[in-house]
Amino acid sequence: MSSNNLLDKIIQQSKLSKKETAKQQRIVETAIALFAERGYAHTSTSEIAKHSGVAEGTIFRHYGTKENLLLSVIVPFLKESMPSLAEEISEQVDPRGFGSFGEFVRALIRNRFEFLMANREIFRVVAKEMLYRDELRAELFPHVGGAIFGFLGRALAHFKERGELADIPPPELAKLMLTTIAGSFVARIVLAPEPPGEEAEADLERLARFVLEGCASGRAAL
Amino acid sequence: MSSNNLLDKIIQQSKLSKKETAKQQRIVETAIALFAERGYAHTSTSEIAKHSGVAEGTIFRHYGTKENLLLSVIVPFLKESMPSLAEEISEQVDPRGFGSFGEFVRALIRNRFEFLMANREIFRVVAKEMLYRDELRAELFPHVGGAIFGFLGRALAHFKERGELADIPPPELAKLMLTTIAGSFVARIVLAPEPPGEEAEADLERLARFVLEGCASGRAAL
Amino acid sequence: MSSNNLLDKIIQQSKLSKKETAKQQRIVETAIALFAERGYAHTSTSEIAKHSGVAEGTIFRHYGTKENLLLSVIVPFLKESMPSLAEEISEQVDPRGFGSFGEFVRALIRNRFEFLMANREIFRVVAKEMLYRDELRAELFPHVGGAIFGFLGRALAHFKERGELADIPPPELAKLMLTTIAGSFVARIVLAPEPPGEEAEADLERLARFVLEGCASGRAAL
Amino acid sequence: MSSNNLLDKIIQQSKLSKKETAKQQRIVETAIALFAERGYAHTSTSEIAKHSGVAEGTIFRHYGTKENLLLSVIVPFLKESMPSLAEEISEQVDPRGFGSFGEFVRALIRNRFEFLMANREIFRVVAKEMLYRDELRAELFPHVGGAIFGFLGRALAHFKERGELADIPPPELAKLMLTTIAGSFVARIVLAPEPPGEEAEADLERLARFVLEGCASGRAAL
DNA sequence: CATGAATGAGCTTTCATTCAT
DNA sequence: TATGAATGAAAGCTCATTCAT
Repeated sequence: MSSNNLLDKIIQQSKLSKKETAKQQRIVETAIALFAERGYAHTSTSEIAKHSGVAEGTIFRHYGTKENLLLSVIVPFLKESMPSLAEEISEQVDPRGFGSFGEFVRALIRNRFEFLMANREIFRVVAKEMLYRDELRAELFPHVGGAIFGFLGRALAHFKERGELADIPPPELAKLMLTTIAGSFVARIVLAPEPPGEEAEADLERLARFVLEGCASGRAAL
Repeated sequence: MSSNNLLDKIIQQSKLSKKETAKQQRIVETAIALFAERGYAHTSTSEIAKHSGVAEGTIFRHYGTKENLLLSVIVPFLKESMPSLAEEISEQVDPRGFGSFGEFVRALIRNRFEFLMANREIFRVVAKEMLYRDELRAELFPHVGGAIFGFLGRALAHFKERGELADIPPPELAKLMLTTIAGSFVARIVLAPEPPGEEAEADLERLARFVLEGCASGRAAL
Repeated sequence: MSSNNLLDKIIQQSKLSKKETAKQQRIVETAIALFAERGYAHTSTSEIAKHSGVAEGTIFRHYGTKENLLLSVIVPFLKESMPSLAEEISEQVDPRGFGSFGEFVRALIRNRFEFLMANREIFRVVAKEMLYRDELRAELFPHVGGAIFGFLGRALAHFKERGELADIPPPELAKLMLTTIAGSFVARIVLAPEPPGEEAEADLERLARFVLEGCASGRAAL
Repeated sequence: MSSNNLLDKIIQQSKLSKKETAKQQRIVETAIALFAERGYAHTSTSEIAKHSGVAEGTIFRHYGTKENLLLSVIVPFLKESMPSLAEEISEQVDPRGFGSFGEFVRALIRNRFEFLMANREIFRVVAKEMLYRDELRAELFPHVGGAIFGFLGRALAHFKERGELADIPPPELAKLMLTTIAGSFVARIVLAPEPPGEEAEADLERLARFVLEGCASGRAAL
């Protein structure tokens, strides 16, 4: 049904390797750390082997290819990052309808920020490789982006009916929201990796306010 | 005063190579095209040599290192992208004070978009490598970011005095503006490289409106 | 008496592994098929393991080395291919003296062709490896070749007494016969592996006639 | 016109590398010697590099692939071994029509034997790899074999008209001749590589006689 | 100045073999 | 006895860089 080669590989991949050896875990953890630090291209498999106290052959016994190891890092992250979103948000806000648009945006931002901070090393890897490797982007973007877009689109439609949003086509609004929020997260987590500071709270609130105003109805275009 | 190794190298670099021969131009142009297409790491110097009709040795005679060739691509772009900004914007808007905040933001967005579209291949290279190579980011960010930040900070202070802005510390507001605008540009030019479509106009206007609303005073935080 | 390392190993090998378990049989059968198809060097032990439904360790438990597994394929073939020859031929022809030389040659050719066709996969393996691996050839050739040569020499001496053969030293004649017959078989079974066609009969008859004429007395050297 | 991938590659290959460096010559010579001695699969590129006093990278700069190096060894040999045949034979025998069949066969055998002895190392490589590597055989066989077959077929037709040959279809006769002659050469040069002995003369004469009788008319099939 | 042959360190990957379970 | 995860040496190959011409 899907002609997506890479995604198929990824899914099979994550199905097959259900039982993770202790060594496999160490390999993946090390790979995440090194990929995040130096990037995929500048990390050699021999370094990964050395740092995880494993023979180089072991890596290839389990992952076959260096590329495949990268996917084994990225895929679970993406799998977890997408479908859980809608449910979690719904639970955290009003299950019957997200409450107000403000509540929704704040919950969305906070939820994703926490998720990305909890997985910030993988996020760094994904962000860098997504930008760098055209095939990865070309094949994963539609799926990941599509899911997020779909979720956000439905939510915006809901709030627009209530008259809380500016008169902008919801897809365009979704795009603006996403680039703003994602831009903020990338700037904070990938570009300027700082220890999880305390100002995060205030920053997130400012970001939320900025997004809300940008989406809000009730003011003519200036 | 500055212990910045890379920047010194860059500056020397651009001083030394004042007289660009025809061959050097071809080398740099080819490098830009190939780096943009496949990324720095996946482009070999022999490919650059072949595509520009030059012997491989010639590249190293002029640039010494592959890394240095990358800098010779990036540096003029950055040099041109920064200082010109303030002047151009000032000229395009009201030289005495940018006119209204709306005018300013619209001019800023349009001016930078045109600049980046005109140099979109280099922009792709810079964006990718900026994210990928930590040293590059660590060393260039303060300078480039600082300049932009300074300019934007002064402008925001100006408009805040006039009461056109929300009650947010200007640096924070600058950050939000920049991530939003940059996020949009990266999404459009780097992530989803399309032929310069006609909808650009409308998109830019929506982006401007979104930013303006986000910055605007006159509404309580929701 | 014999300083032949390899042959000793082979003999021990075939003595020790008298009792072949079902798994061992599957291993050897798979090895034959894969060696014949891709050659020894291009067949990995893990492939053999996978195709025979056995763990890789099991192969090494039984055969110790990949090389040894090859011998376990080759040796029984050679053991069966040699001593049986004289008896079978004798039985199939006139037990008292092979009948006429023509009968003898035809029986010889037919008997060996059937034997090789029945074991054609192993024959492919042996032919390829015999040519490819110098030690194998150097050590096995004298023994195998010697046996065949001895048998054929005796037969030729017998027919020469009867005056049926040209005036050529029997060893030289044996060599010519063997290279011609073996050349034909290798061409047909190894070089151009076709499904056992019906023209085999006619081909064999032509081969026999060619050999017979070449050996025949009664005509001056042209 | 020809869908033969490998042969195309080969031909381009030998055209491109017209100018052979001194180092290239040493590489090819070493490769021939080592391939002949141990076989292609058991010879590593690092060994070739070491033995020819060259860096390993140099091999790949010139030949790209180990496989390609093999072709660079085989191709000139095949190119020289085929087309020259007809002319040389014609010259060595009676230019108006090969003289008698006996003259023709003796000239053919002697000419090819000398050619193969002069190139005996390459012949060993070709023989081994031809047997071992199915793709090589599948792609080269039709072309090489076809040329030889064509030449021999025409010659046989010529002599058959004169009534010098047995009543066997010329293609079948050609096959028998070729397997017999080739079998002899392989046995002598590849299987039992001896220093060029003096008995060669007598052996060749016996081989010629054997072939002649096998082809001769004038005797009923026995 | 320009060339391009040569270099060699380093890369990813393969695979026969070992050994704790 | 059978397993299969782990090993590590060695393979083929890439590529930035050097240097004699």
